[in-house]
Amino acid sequence: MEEGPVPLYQQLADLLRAEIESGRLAPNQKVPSELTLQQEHGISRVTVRHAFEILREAGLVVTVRGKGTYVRPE
Amino acid sequence: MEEGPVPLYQQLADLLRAEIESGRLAPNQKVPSELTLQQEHGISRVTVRHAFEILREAGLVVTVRGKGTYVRPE
DNA sequence: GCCCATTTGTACGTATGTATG
DNA sequence: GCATACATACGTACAAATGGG
Repeated sequence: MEEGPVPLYQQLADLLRAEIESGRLAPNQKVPSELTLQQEHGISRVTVRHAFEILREAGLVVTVRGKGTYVRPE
Repeated sequence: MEEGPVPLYQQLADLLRAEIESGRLAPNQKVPSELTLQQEHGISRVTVRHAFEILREAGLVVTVRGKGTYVRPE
């Protein structure tokens, strides 16, 4: 079996999930913005949004238009 | 090699630079607002801001929040 | 001090185009 | 052909600063 490289958006999603599950990002706390993550990681906004999409589908975060993305309340 | 179409934000940046270098937009003079340029050119605000960003990086204009964008003083 | 319009700043939603492997 | 990734470009909404009345 071949693993293959982990996509950037998956790496970021994994990283953020770890932050949430460890509690470094608490419930209702604001996740860094797409722009911030884009700049900090040197990746495109689309890639950041893809990571957010994964986290939303996993029920880990909630995104509010014009406001930001937040760790889902318990 | 293929050139490809010139992006809208680049076209607007080029146009404004020409205005500045020709003196039709004098130093310290206010550049039309983002909303004005958006409406006059039928483009989105994001595109106007992208053009301004290029001009700022080129040192041609200075932007002040709540005020506007001005041709840089000599 | 307080509203209000204007303007820039930030942020998210969506779509399409381009390039690479 | 498909997945990945970045670029371009449209839109919306809200925050923050400015200045006039």
